[in-house]
Formats: sequence, structure tokens, C-alpha cells
Amino acid sequence: MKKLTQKELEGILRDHALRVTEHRIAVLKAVATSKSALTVQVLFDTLRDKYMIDQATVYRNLSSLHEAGILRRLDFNHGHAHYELETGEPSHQLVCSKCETIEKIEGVSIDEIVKKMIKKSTKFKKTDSHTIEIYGLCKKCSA
Amino acid sequence: MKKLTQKELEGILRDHALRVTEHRIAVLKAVATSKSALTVQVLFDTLRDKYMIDQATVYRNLSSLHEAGILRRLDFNHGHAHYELETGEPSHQLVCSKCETIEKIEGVSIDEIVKKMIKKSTKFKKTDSHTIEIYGLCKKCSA
DNA sequence: CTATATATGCAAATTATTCGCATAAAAAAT
DNA sequence: ATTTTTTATGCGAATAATTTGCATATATAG
Repeated sequence: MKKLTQKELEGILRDHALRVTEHRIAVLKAVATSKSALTVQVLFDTLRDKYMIDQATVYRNLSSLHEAGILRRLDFNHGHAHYELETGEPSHQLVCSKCETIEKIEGVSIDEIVKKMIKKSTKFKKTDSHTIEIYGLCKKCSA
Repeated sequence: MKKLTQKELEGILRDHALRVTEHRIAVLKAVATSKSALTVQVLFDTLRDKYMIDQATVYRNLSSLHEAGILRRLDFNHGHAHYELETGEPSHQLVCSKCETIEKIEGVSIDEIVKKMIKKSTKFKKTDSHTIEIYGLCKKCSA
């Protein structure tokens, strides 16, 4: 979704104490510029045309980027993870219960709700990111 | 979370056109009476003491119960599914990003937000269930 | 420019989950 | 109540997603 220059991409990695490698940059760039969350498979298929890259490397980079807080990992009930750029903003997804259609909705605030939840919690004092996952049937599947 | 009699458990299955078997009842009962969402592993370990039950059977029953709309499946970023009773009410979970601690919070409405999201959607007209997953660090992990 | 830590490829290992098949048990039909 | 038909189960093998060990290559620190 975001267009980032090579310099900016490198800066992001350096700011998080991650080494700048061609592959890590490529993974970050691909996820950052995608308009919807990506699966490992899609990412791998995209990258292997352009780079000589191993699937394990893709996984390792996704993990390091996620651990650094640069990427957000989303697990719908599809059996495999999706990744998107961690914007700091909450992420709201509509997820088809039947096929794997997902749609991201932006500009809806749930801050109030999060606050209420934290207030009720006995185990958490504050949190970083949140996701609303709404399951239903997309047009195709409901037809 | 809910205490259900044998009759009620059987009724739930019959109402959803599912056969009443000892194992399916056992799976449903275990999930229904647990205060937090269960993983397959925990469920299996619990049940295999009391019943001669295979792991495949646990998976198959969880699937059939989920497909029937009796159980809700939750996928946090832990690499394995969790199941809880589908109450019809939305499910709000606080999830630790580090360990696997989860905490369910009840009595917080997000209906307004869901409505807004559906309104903005181009692919979905209505949905059935929704989950808010809020990621953060639980007390233990933030210490 | 050398030393040290980290990244990568490759293959093998793990983990979560599913599937095929023969048998057992449940619901339907007689 | 007994037979027929359908679905469930155990067991082992198969898949799919993800991780790991190890030798080598590359990035950053000194």
C-alpha cells in the first residue's frame, strides 16, 4: 500500500537493528506495497521470479520483520498466515468463512472499545495492536 | 462456560442434524464448559484420560461442530486453532504476543463498528460472527 | 581490511491437520 | 425388533505449513 524508496526501506531495517540484505528488503518491499495482506506462498511466488530466494529465507525474514514490529501477522481460519505492514493503526478485516477472500477496511476507529476491554481485563494493562476480524460470506460465496 | 445437561447436549446435536455419539458429546461438552478457548492438544489430553479417543476423531468432531455453527474457531498467531462455544455474541479476545495467554472479555458491543465496516465494504453485504483480537503483552511477559 | 555476527540455501525435521480404508456404531427403513 | 443405510471411529499414512541444522556466503563492527 505504501511506496517506499530504497533508502527508506533500509532506514526501517536499520532503525530496528536488522541487517540490510537484498532478500529482507525484497520481502519488506513486497509486503509494504501490496494492497492486501499476503500469504507466504503468494509472496514466495512473486519473489522467486526476480530473486534467487529460498522459501526458508522468506519465512525467516517474515519472522524477523514481525518480531521487530515492522510487519503484522494475521491468522484467519485458513491454515496459513498472512502478513501486512504494521502501520500502528488498527487493522480491520472482513473474512469470508468459505473462500479465502479478505477485505481490509480503513478509517474505522475502535479505540473506545479497546479501552473498555483493557479496563475489564485482569491480565493485560495495555496493548499494542488490534484487529477486528469479521467473518461472513462474500458476494460470490453467498450466491 | 456453560453447564449443559446430557439432554441439552444431545438436543444441540440433533438440532443441527449431527449424530449423537459419545465422542462428539464429549468434545462439545469439554469446549462448552471451558472458560477459555481450547486448543486441540489440550482438548485431546483432557479427553483421552476418560475416553478411548483418537486425535483424528477430535479433529473431525471439532470440524463438524464448527461447520454446524456450534463452535467458533479462533486463529491467533500461535500456529494452531482454538475453539470455543459459538454464542451468537461477538467474541473479544486479548492475546499476548509473546506467550499464549488469552483472555476473553464480555459485554463490550462493537455492533456500530461492524455496521460501519459493512457499509464501506465492496465485497460483503452482511456477516455472521466477528472477533476483536487485541494483541499486547500480558503481565507476565511485560515484566 | 579483518574479525565476528548474522543471513542464506538446501535438505531434513516438526507440527498441525487431513485422508483412505476397514470396521463399528447410529439413525432410518422395514 | 431386525435389517439397511449412513455416518463415525481408529489407525496409519499423507499433506501442508513452518522450523531447524549445518556449511557457506555476506553484512556490519572494529
